[in-house]
Amino acid sequence: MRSNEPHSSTARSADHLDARKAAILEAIVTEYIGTAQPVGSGHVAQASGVQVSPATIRSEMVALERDGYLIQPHTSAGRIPTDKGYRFFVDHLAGPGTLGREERQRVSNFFTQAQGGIEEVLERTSALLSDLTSYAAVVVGPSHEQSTVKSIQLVGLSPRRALVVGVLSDGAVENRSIELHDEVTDDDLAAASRALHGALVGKTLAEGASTPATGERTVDGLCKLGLDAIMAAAKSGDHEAVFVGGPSRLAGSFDAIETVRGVLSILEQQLVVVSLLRDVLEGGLSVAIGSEHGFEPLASCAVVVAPVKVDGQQAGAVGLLGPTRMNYPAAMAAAEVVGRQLSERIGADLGDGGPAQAQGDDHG
Amino acid sequence: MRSNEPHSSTARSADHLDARKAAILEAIVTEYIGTAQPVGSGHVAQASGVQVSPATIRSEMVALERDGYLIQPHTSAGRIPTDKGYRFFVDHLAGPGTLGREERQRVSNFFTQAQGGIEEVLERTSALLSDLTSYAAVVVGPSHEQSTVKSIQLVGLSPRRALVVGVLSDGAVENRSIELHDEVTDDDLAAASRALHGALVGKTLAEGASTPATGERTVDGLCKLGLDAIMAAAKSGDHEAVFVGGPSRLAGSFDAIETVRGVLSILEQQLVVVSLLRDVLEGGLSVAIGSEHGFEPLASCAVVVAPVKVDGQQAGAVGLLGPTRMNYPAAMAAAEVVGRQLSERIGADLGDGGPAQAQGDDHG
DNA sequence: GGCTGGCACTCGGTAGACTCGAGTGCTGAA
DNA sequence: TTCAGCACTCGAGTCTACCGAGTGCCAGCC
Repeated sequence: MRSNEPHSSTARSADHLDARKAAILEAIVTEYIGTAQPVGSGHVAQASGVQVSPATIRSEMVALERDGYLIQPHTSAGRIPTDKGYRFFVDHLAGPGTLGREERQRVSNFFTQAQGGIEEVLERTSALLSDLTSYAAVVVGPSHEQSTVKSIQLVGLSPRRALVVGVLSDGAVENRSIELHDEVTDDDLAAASRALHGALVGKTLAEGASTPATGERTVDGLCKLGLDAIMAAAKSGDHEAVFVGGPSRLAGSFDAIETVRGVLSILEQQLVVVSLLRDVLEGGLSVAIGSEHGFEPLASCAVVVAPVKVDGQQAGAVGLLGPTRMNYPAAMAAAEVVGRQLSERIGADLGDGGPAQAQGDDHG
Repeated sequence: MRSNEPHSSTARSADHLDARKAAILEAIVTEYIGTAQPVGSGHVAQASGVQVSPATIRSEMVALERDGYLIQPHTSAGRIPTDKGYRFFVDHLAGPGTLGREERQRVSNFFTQAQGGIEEVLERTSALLSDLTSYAAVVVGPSHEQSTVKSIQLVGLSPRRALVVGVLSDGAVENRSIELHDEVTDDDLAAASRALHGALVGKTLAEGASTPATGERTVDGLCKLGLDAIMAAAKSGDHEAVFVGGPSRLAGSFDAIETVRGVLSILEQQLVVVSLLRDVLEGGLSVAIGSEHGFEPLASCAVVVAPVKVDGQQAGAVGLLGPTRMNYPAAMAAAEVVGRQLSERIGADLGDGGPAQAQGDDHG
């Protein structure tokens, strides 16, 4: 993110601006985020701390435009930040950003009170994050690839139907119904459950297992069906739970209805969302602005992603999706806090004690 | 296919039109659904089977407007159907509506191939229905109120954490993690599982049960925790799984971005959606147009709902949400077919044989 | 050299005048 | 009862003028 080596003496270096230019850029970004209107030199003169005349600011703005931080929608309009302008703002100008007391309280309350299975918590978290920021939120749960099987069980629903229920070490519950060729007794199911349980517990779903052999034909058949079903469930692609919170916020974020439609339809494709977040995330709180994520349909969006970590391992992510003129400090603060607290929460669910415990509790 | 009884049999000659007026209304509704433009007498003369001049049609249109079936957005514009106009169209004019061969095939394929837990199937069904119709779709799963417990189990995730997993007779799996006061052994968990299992199997979650007493303190404590958790899960309101498919279609259905936003935010409130569908549904395929459902924020929407029935019992619903100028025949056909096939599918999952089996297989 | 006030200029947005055309309601005749 | 004819209405589009926010440039000042 940070530029290396300033280029000769020309004020051309890609990633350094003198204090005044920086202040002007900051003023423009801040005002534009607020008003969505091109910002003129007059406003900057008033708003920024810089004590110079609009004329001077104008000449600086020309330089900023030449260097790609600003653009002018048309002659005789004010300036708008470019993606590069936002990027500089995020990297060098935006303060850490803190949640207000009230918001922090809300997050804390949420996580102390939230109960239910992991999916439920993730879903509600996405709503919370969206509420906090007024942007659409995305929460991705842990991938089950690393998780081991804690329990597996066959439950008869009817004489010819059974449900395979697997519990994973990350607290997720996979289930899938299977059709039986013959009627089976509860005893058969119980026997098959025990056999599968023995064969799978402690292993990851990916590594799988060979069908246990009990010697009893019915039971072995059941085992095979159950194993196949649960393996299929694991492979079916959506082992990563994705929850989108507050999609309606998108309608407030963009004024072109076509944009809203496009972004919404992206959000419907969960796989795309997951890979987008994964790409953006770089270990810590990350931001992708405009076309930085290289994903054309979202060129007018910015994405803020914070990791969810359990035991030092990546275990999902929380993200925010807004217009490039989103309120980065607020969004980053919210994502960071919610991501951290969600990490703790999931960690606690798994009883690891959670690695985040040491890090203090609020404010990014 | 026919909607049951005109929704509001308001007084007046409210519900009868002579053949020519009906034909004119039909032509107007059909054209308006297609073009979203007010329809003038000239178009009607061309489109409808009626062989009269535009002038005559105009005088009929005046009558239709007086009776509340049409309105004129302004003098010297064509006519637009009112909610009442759509209602008459749906009740008396729209043919049954059939899915194209290709669509029917798609639905069949979908249901023969769909696998996975019930939630997964419901979710994908919502996407299917939305794809078929280009409207936003809503699928509501069975309420668990009637379902009995098939199995309940405690699975240890860590020394101080366990997961209560309950399987219901409708194939749903509820789970909730609980925090344990003391460390417990696997044996304790197994004992508690057996006790809970014995106490709850065959009962509905609503009627619940008293904590089983085993005499062992640790185990009894576990049972109480587990029971509380699963009861809480059952009560937590969202026992009805709601899946919204294709929300991005809404952006195509309305041109006012504010409308899109409003409708989306309604869809986010699952409870509201469930009660809306329940209200609209009257046993069979039902349609609510505009303000008929009495739900202000959706005044510009129409809702088509088809029941999902298992064993003659209501077990959810599938719905479509579009603008009042939606393509009712297509939407009704799609909802009806998908609802029926979903019924069969869920019925099969439960092994009841399914009541819908007898009804034939496609085309509403 | 850098800053600033002054100034001419640009251009989007708004408002009014005008035209065009789709569509209307009315009327008198078939 | 139907319908051709006709005058009328009014939204949408085009054109023009104007306003004002904002610009780029420049000469003068610190």
